[in-house]
Amino acid sequence: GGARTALLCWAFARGRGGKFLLRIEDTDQKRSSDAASVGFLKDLDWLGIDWNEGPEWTRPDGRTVGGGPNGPYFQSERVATYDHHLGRLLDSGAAYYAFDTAEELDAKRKAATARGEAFRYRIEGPAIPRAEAERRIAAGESAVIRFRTPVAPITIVDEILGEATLPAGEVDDFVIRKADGFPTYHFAVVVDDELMGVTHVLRAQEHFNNTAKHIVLQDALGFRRPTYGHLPLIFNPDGSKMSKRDKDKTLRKAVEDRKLSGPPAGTVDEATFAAWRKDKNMQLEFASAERLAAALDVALPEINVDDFRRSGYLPEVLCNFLALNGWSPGGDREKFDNEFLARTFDLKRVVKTPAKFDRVKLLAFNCDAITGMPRDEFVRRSRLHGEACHAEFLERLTAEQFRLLAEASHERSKTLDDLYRGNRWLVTADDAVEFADAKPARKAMLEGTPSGLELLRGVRGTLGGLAAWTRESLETAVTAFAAERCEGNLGRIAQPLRVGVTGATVSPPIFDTLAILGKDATLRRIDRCLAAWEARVGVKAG
RNA sequence: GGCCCCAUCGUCUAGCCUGGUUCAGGACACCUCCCUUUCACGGAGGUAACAGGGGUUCGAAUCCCCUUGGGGUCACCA
Repeated sequence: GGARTALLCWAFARGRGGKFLLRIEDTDQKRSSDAASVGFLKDLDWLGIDWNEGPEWTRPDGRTVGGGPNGPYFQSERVATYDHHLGRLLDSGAAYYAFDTAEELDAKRKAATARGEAFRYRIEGPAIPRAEAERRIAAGESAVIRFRTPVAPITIVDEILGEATLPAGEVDDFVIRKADGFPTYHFAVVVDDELMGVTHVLRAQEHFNNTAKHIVLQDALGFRRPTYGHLPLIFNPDGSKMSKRDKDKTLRKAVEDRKLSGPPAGTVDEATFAAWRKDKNMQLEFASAERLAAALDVALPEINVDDFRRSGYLPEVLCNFLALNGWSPGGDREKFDNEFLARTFDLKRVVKTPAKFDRVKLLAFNCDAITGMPRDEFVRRSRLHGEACHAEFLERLTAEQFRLLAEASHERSKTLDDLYRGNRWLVTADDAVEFADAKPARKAMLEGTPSGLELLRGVRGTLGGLAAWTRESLETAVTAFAAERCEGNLGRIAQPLRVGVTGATVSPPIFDTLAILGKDATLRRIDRCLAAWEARVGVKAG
């Protein structure tokens, strides 16, 4: 969702010669971290989204983006500015100090709920005089600053949704500075938008009601009002909100399905596990979640941009698909790049309804893009992906082996990750290949006359005598063997060979598979396979 | 629950503003068949939607109202 918002903001600005401004809204000390900010910049960079103004960032290619005359672009570094404008509001009486404790507010909320009403904080009569309030704070009391919201209707003009008017009294005296001295989001945003010269704001629809707060603040501060556009939300296919919690949800379900009472060994410690099971809102750390998922053998849903990157999606495809959730260029066109999006995007064509994020369609788009790219580009990009995500896999292959593997995998890859996920057999030691007694393997080895097992024994001899070991020489030799032994039916011999070298029945085309593996490994594996299957079915050697 | 918003195939959407050219188009998924050395890919067909009810109009998916349904929001989070 955040990525789509950024993409559309970028496209909107670029399409009309504007500037895309990136601001880090880190006024919540509990939830903000440098790592998170850097991760966000990295994600945008990977997606191909750059910003004209904002945090400085040096891309992997050495180019630096960001900076600008209106910094700092981290709100946590702008507190003095906010305090200045807070002072203006305090001076004019448009804002006031409030000393309510969390318990008091909670009690009032409960009481309102009991009456079937929504709780709205609203001061009655004069506020505690500023001087007195500041004395109490100096003496150690905790206080927030609230905005004295005028009791009047508020009209929001939105370029996507149209116009909406909230009745008078709907917006309460909301907090604009927290007890820790940081402004709330609402206040910081309003000040920054003015100071940074923001003319257009595109954000998710969940902010729609917040815009009313921003409008009353702008009026009180004498600020200009940007043009707003509220983007439809993105949901999971089941209609639930897409959130980072979905990973924990998946894990919780797996833990329950397996009726686990404690954490699997080497994942998380007992105490963390127990606390996590008890508190449904608690999120496991990234590494812990990964370990637990591996131990439970479940796939974590892709949620963050980085998840999609690691799953082997192409950034240009992700952008394309993200834009399609909530916008379309009209007509039947679906495939486009970011440049097209920038040229064509406009608010009038943004839909008003929330979209369910369909990973299956995303995968189909990714597959189309991969199939459509030149072979060399696929080899290059899948290698890059491997360097980032599968270093240990690449280490076990020569450059030539990788090239053969990538070329053979191109047309059957839906993601850049498929070749790594689907070819573990290649990086398994020859004597560690397992010849499982699975149904498809059984069929390949035992059915027919002669049986797959017999054919494999026969072709092993042919292969053993081969001088050249290339796809072409293998094809010539095996085809001749098939013509002689099984009426030219290549399938009868291809499958036993697959089982022989990979242990199972799925791999790239068989001659590619053998060529990539190499002669020695192929023969060693076939011998082990023969031994394993003959022992299994009681065939006497020879 | 209050307030606000929304409503076309299972999903993303085109069409709606500027009613007739649409017994509603595309894509993904699904089904059938073909291709095929596995897995994929590919090819040819097919099923499938204007939430319901009232208006307005010669005529409504398109305009209006109601109902129903969905969503957002009601924090010292953003």
